[in-house]
Amino acid sequence: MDDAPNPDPGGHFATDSNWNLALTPITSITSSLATERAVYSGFGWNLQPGHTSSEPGSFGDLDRIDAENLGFAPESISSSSSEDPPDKSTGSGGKPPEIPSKVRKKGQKRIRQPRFAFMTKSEVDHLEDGYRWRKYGQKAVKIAHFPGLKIEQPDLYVSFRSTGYFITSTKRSYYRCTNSKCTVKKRVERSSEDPTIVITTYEGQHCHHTVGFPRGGIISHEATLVNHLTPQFRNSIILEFS
DNA sequence: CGCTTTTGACCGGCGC
DNA sequence: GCGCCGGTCAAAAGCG
Repeated sequence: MDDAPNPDPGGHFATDSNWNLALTPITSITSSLATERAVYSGFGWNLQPGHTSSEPGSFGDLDRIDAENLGFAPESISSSSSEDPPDKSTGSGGKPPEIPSKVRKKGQKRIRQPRFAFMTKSEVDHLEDGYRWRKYGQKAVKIAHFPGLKIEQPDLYVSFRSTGYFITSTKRSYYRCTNSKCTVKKRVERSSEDPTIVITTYEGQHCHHTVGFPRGGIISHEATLVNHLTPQFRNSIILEFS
């Protein structure tokens, strides 16, 4: 089908991003203060309120970082999904309008939280990070592949020959922190190019300590961070948003 | 029994 | 205006 975006031979992926992306192996994280900051703030450790979320536009673009640099199809992300008003009784969630308890705060602009992502080589999708998560959704997402990628499946190769790109799909899972006061979310999906790689994207900051690590809470330097991460995460690459 | 996961449907933004 | 798609909801099912 043609639900794929128009392929851009000019290297759309390479040039479209305004973002300074650093792919930093976590083991050498010491070389990047910015990455350090991003990671800390993402986890709610040693928080740096540098991002005030007052620029929804920029956060909207954050989403595109992992997408573009990981070879995903470009996503159009809404930076400020204004769930607006109100008067519609056809409540959100697509459920019967009879649920007053579910009064979602409409009319309030949803503000994108700072995000960062891990690329981790792992067999398990959901990596232990010391917090408890609850899955609230899952999506099958389509991914467009463009020239320069290895094509190992014959049928995909045929598709590639005729269109210049081909589509595969992957599964994306959505989790939120089980702490009722914590609004942190994370998104987990497999890399389309390398299924052994798990991409975990965090959004927001934890307002509480970890439950899995004995010494949760504020940490002061990157060595500690690495020690806090589970073995799986120590092989991670961090996508930094600056 | 309570918590978590699965799953289909819906909402709203965005591109065409 | 329409269709696509990301993100979310919530009922039902699963599990300890």
